[in-house]
Amino acid sequence: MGTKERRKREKENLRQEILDAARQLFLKNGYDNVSMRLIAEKIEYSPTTIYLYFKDKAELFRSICEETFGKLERELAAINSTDSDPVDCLRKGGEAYIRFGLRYPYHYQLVFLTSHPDSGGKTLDFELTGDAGQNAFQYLLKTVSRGIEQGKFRKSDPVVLAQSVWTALHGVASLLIMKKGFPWVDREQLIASAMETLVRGVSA
Amino acid sequence: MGTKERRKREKENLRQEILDAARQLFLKNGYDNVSMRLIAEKIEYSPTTIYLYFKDKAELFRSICEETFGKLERELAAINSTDSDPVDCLRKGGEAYIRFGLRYPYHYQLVFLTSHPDSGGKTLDFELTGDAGQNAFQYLLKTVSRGIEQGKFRKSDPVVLAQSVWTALHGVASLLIMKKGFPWVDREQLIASAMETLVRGVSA
Amino acid sequence: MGTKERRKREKENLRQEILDAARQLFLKNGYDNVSMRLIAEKIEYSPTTIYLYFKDKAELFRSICEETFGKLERELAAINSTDSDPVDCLRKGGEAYIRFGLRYPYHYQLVFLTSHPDSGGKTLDFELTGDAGQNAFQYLLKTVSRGIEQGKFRKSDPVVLAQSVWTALHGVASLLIMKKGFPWVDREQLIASAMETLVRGVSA
Amino acid sequence: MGTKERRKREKENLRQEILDAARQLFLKNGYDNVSMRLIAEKIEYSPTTIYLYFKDKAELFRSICEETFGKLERELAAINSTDSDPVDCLRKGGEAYIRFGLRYPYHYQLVFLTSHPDSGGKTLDFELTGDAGQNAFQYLLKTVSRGIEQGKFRKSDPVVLAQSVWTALHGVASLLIMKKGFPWVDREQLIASAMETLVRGVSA
DNA sequence: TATGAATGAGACTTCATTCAT
DNA sequence: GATGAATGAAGTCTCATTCAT
Repeated sequence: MGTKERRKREKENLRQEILDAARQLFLKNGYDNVSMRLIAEKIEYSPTTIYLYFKDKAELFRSICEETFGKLERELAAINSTDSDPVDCLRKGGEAYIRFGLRYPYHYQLVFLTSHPDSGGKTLDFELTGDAGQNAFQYLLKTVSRGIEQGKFRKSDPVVLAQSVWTALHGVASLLIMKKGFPWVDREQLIASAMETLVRGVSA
Repeated sequence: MGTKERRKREKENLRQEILDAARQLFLKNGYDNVSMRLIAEKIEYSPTTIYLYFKDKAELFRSICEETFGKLERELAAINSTDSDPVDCLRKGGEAYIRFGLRYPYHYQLVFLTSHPDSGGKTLDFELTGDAGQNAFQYLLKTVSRGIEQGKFRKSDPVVLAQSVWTALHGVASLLIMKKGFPWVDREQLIASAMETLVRGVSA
Repeated sequence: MGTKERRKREKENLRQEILDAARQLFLKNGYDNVSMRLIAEKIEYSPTTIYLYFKDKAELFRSICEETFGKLERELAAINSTDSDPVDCLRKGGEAYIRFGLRYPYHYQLVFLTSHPDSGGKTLDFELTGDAGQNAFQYLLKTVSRGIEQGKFRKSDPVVLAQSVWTALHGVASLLIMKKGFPWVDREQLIASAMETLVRGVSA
Repeated sequence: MGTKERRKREKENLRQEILDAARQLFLKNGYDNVSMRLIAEKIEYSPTTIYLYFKDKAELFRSICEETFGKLERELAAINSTDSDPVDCLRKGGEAYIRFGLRYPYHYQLVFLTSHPDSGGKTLDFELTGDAGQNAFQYLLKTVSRGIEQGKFRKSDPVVLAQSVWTALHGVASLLIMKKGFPWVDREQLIASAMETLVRGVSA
C-alpha cells in the first residue's frame, strides 16, 4: 500500500475527528474556554481546516449535541417499543438513562451539563438542542401518561410528573459524573436506591 | 457644598460594592461573560480599582462563592435546628436547597456542575468545592438518619438513602439552571411535584 | 443523455466567463471586497480553477483593466476619426470619457485615482497606468490643437488648454464615482451642465 | 527636566499622532489595506492602544474626515465673508479650494479620493462625511446663486451649476495630486487656465 | 481540465492585568 | 485610595493560495 499516510493516527474521517476533539475540550473547559485554535491543535490541523467542516464554532457545538441526542433517543426508543408495563418501562428506561449518562459521560455532560451560551449577550440560539431534548423527553412522557391512565402512577398532570421524573434521573447521572471525588457509596446500590425512591415516589 | 460627592449612593465600603455588582453580573451573564471592565462600569470606578481589593478575577469570584455558600449552610442549619420532624425537615430543607440553586445559579454551577480535575490550564482552583458539597450534605445525612431511626423513612442504609435524596434535589436544581430553553411546566408545580415524589419515595 | 451537462449555459471559454464574472463583482464591490471564492461561486466552479487561467488575483484584475481600457481607446479613436469639428469632437469625446468612467468605476479608480509610488507592500504594479493616461490624453490634445488652429477655441498653449480640459472631465467622472453618498442632482443634468461649462469655457 | 521621555519623538497628544499615522496609511494603501496593527506599528504602540482613543477602525477613519472638512470649511468661510462680488468669490474661492488640496494632499485624498467602504456589503455608514461635504458645498452654492441672481453667471439651476463648478475644481486638485508622474505643464499656468475656463464657462 | 483538502497569514477586537502617578 | 495609559495574549474568522489527484 504505497499510500502516503501523513500521520500515524488514522483519520479517515476528519469531520469525526474534529467532533471528538471538540467534545472533549468543550467538556473539560466549557464552551467559552475552548478556542478553535485549541481544537485545531488537538487534531494537529490548522484552525482554518475546521471551517471546512463547520460553519463556525456554534455549529460545531450544535453538531456535537445532535449526535449525542441521537444516541440517547435510539436507546430509549428500543426500550419503549419492547415493554408495555409502565412501571417496568419507567424502571428500565430510567436505569437506561442513567447508565447512558455514565457510559457516555462526555456526551452527557456536553448536552445536559453545559450551559449553552444563550444567556450573556451572545445569543447563539440553540433551538435545536431544545427540540432534541424534547424528543428524548417524549418517550418518558408516554410512559408516565400510560402509568397514570392505568392508575399505576399517582394522579397528576402527566407533563409535570414526567418532568419531575426526569430531574430525578438526571440528578443521579449528573452527580455521579461530575463529582467523582465525593465519597459515594457503591454505585449500584446508589442507583438502586434512587430508582426505588423514584418508583415509590410516583406510584399511586 | 464644598465637598464634591461624586455619587449619591453611599460607598462606605467599596469592597462590598464591588462584590455586589460582580455578583449580579456573574449571575446574569456567567463567569466568562463578565469582564472586569463591565464590573467597573457598574460601580462607576475604573477597572484598576478592583485590583486594589481583589488579586484577580478568580479571587473576586471565589469571594462571592464563599459568601454565598455561607448563606446556604446557614439556611440549612436554621431549618435543621428549628424543625424536629424529619419529614418536615426534608421537605423544607429540600426546597431550600433547590431554591438556593435557582437563586444563585452560577455559584451553584461552579460548585456542583463543574468538574475540577485539572481544569485545563486556567486553574480556578476552588478548594471550597469539596468542602461545601460535603458540608451541605451533612445536614441532609442527619435528617435522613433521624427519619430512618424514627421509622418514618423506609429502612435502608442512611448514607445510601441520603445520597439518593441529594441526587434528586440536585436533579431539579441543575436541570432548571442549565436547561433554561426547555419548555418547563410552571416552576412551582414542578418543584412541588418533585418534592412530593421524593418524600413519598423515601417514606416508609 | 449520457453526457452530463453540468450547466445549461454554454461555457466554451471558461477564461472569458471568469473575466465576465470578475468584472461584474469588481465593479460592484471593489477590488478588496471581492474574494476569489466569490468569483468562483458566481461561475459555479471551484476557486482553484481560476488559478488555471490567471496567476493570481492581481493578474485577473489587470486583465480586466487592459480589456476595458482597450475599449476606451477605441471609443475615443472612433469619435476622433469620425467627427471633424473640434467642438463636436470635444463634446462627444468629453462625454464619452465621463461615461466611460461611470461605466467602469473601479477600473477608472485604479488607473486615474490611485497613486502608485510604492503601493505599500502589496505591489499591484499596473504599468499600464501611465500609458493609458497618456494614450487617452493624445486624442484630447489633437482635438484641442485643431480647435485652436481653427480659431474655435480660445488662443492658448494647446497642451495647457488640453490639460485643463482633462481636469474638467476627470473632475466629473471622479467625483461621481467616489462620492456616491453626496446628494447629487440628476446625473444627466450635471453632465450636461459640466460639458456646457467646459465648451463655453474653452471657446474663443 | 528629569521627566523620562520614553521616545525621542514628541507625543504630547497620542490621539493626534494616531490620526496622522492613520491618515497617511489610509492614503497610501486604501481603507481596506490598512490594518490597525499597521497603524500601531507606525506609531510604535500596541494595537490595543488605538482602541483607547477610537472605538473602532471606522471611527478612526471618520475622525480623519471630520478634521479635514473642518479646515476646508474655515478657509472657504473666510473668503465668502470678505468678498462680495460673485465672480471674485468664485475665482478666489476656487483657487483656494484647489490650493487647499495641493497644500493638504493627504487630507484631500482621504476625503475626496478615498472610496468610503459603503458599497460592498460592509456598510459603515459615513453619513457624516456626506454632511460635512455638504457644508463645504454650501459656500460654493451661495456664490453661484448670487452670481445667477445678479445676471453674472449664465441662467441655470443654481445647484446644478454649483455642482458642475465643484467637479471642475476637484478635477484640477485631484489630478495634480494623484498623477504626479504625468508630464504636466507649469502648475501655475495650468491652474490659471483651468480657472479661466471655469469662469468663462459659467459666465453669462 | 478541474477540484477537494489544507494552510499560513492576517484581519478586527476584547480581555485581564500592570505601572506610574 | 484611585486612575489613566498601555499592553500581551488571545479570540473568531476570512482570504489567497498551493498541492496532490
